[in-house]
This record gives sequence, structure tokens and C-alpha cells, in this order.
Amino acid sequence: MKLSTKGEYGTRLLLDVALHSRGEPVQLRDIARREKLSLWYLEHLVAPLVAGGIVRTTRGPKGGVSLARPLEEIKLSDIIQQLEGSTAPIACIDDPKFCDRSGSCVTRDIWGEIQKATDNVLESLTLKDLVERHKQKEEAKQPMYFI
Amino acid sequence: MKLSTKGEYGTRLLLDVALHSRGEPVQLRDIARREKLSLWYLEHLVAPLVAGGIVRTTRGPKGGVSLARPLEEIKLSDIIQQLEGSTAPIACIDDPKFCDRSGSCVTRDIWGEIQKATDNVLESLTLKDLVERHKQKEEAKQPMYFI
DNA sequence: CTCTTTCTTGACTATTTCGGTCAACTTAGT
DNA sequence: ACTAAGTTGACCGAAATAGTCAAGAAAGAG
Repeated sequence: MKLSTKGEYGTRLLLDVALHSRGEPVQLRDIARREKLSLWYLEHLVAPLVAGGIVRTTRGPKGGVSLARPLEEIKLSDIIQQLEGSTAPIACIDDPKFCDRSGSCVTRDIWGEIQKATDNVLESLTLKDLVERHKQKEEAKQPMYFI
Repeated sequence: MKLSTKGEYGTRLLLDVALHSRGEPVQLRDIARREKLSLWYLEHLVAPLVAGGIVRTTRGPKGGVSLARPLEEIKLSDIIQQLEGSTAPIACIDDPKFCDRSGSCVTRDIWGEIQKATDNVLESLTLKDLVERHKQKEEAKQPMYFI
């Protein structure tokens, strides 16, 4: 039931862009520094995100990565779909012909239910939710001097 | 979000034992034949299942594998736990010290929710449920001559 | 126009995990 | 004893993963 680093880092990448974009693109170099990720690895995460219409990139000075859609229109499931492919825990879910027992296989049904459970979580959350949760955590850290 | 073949084959192994045990142990060789799995690979699945108290094995003639507990007391989560280890999609869930940002990491919370969602499914199902589902599918296949 | 800055692309590599095989051993029954 | 099981641990090849790098293309600034 493992998530690869693509999905992990990719989500952090997007959240970082969401938090630091002030209208302008966010540079990969800065993301790499803040998130402590290799710049050369991040480059490979951006390509599929562009292909999936999740981010836009601009080259040259003051270039970088920006979100291609409003925060609330970027679902976690979009990100994972783009970076990890399917969320199916096993191949026969996506391709019934993968195994000739698919029709009568009880265990296959279970893996399907598991996929559904994780998809429910991923589809119910958007980047906006992540940003809000992040801000809440930040506020919780600050002592409230103004009271 | 992939399940390895250990969890996949192990679940089928257990279901096969549940379906074919008539008081006596079920032999690995027969399981391998029925499930079309390599005998040598199955051997590696049995060891952790014994360690987890899920099955007992007896050696020698007429030996084999038998369930160590009643069907309804073997949860899917027990099986997966034993064969795959944790269901955490990412290491920092099990070990917060794995990453120094764990406390304030929003994405980590998400992976935790996903784990919880899959655990809910796995803990709600027992081998007995699988057996019953299997029988229902079998019956559905038979045309009902008796009507 | 050219220089710099930034992303783009694809090649490359190291490491790990996975799936699978096998042989030697132990135990239990006949 | 002999035979029929499971037990254990070593081993291997293939594939996936994670990561690095270098050459190039686009966009702006001057």
C-alpha cells in the first residue's frame, strides 16, 4: 500500500506553490530549497503536472511554476492520478482481462473496495483544503498576544 | 498505492484453505495447483502467517496448513499486517521521527487519513465474509433447475 | 541582438524491491 | 528406517525507484 516519492513530493510541490505564489510564478530552485528536495528530481515531477493541466510554467528570468487552475479546482486525486497513475492496489482492478478469474474472484472485490475508499479521500480534498489546514496549523503555533 | 503479491497471494492462500479444509490440513501442493501459484513461493508466505498465529502447520504425511482460529476471527487486516507490514502509504506515518516536519506537515495528515480508510475496510472483513461471498458467487453461477 | 535566467528533455546510473527458485534440513507418521 | 510433508535461508534476475546530470530551448532584460 505504498505511495512512491513522486506522489509524495509532487503534493508537497503543489502545496508549496500554492503557499508562495503571489501572482508570480514560483521558481523550482526556491521550492527545492524550502522543501529540501533535489532540484533535478523536481524537474521530473513538473512535466507530468504540466501535461495534466495542473500547473503552467514560464521560462526565462522571473519564470517558474504557477497553478493552472484555482486552488479549489485542483483535487488531490488529480495530482495522484497524474503522478502515480491508477490508485488500484492491484492490476486486475483496472484491467479485468489481466486475470481469467476476475469475474468470480472474491479477493479482487476487496481490493476494489479499498481503491474506492482511498479515492473517496483523494477526491474530497482540494489544494484549497490543504492551504487552509496549513494556515490553521500555523495559527495554532502562534501564541495569541492580542488577547 | 500498490499491494505486493505477498498480500495478494496470501489472501488467496487463506481463502483456499478456508474453502478446502475439512478438518484436515490442506497441503501446499494442492493450494499451489488450484491457485496456480508456485509452491516455492507459497512456502515463504506460510512462515509469517504461522508467526502471526493465523495458521498452524503440521509436517509429515497428511500434513499441511490449517487455520489457527475460527474463520470469523481472522480479519483481513491481520493477514495484510502480517504479510505486508504496515498499511501506511508512507514511512513518516508509522515513525514520526522519520521526518522533522511531521508535526506541522499537512500532507502527512492526508496519508494518515488514507491509511485509516483502507484499514477500515480491512478490519471490517473476516475470512468468514470472504467464504460467504464466494459461496454466493458460486450459487449465482448455477442455473436454478429446481424452480 | 545577445546575455542571462529559467524550465525542458532525455540519457544515464545506482540502489532497492520484487518475484521467484532451489537445496539442505527437520519433523511426523507408517 | 523410509517417506511425505513443511522449514529455512541462500541466491538470482528483472524491474521499478530514486536520483543525477548535461545539453538545449524559450523568455526577458539591457
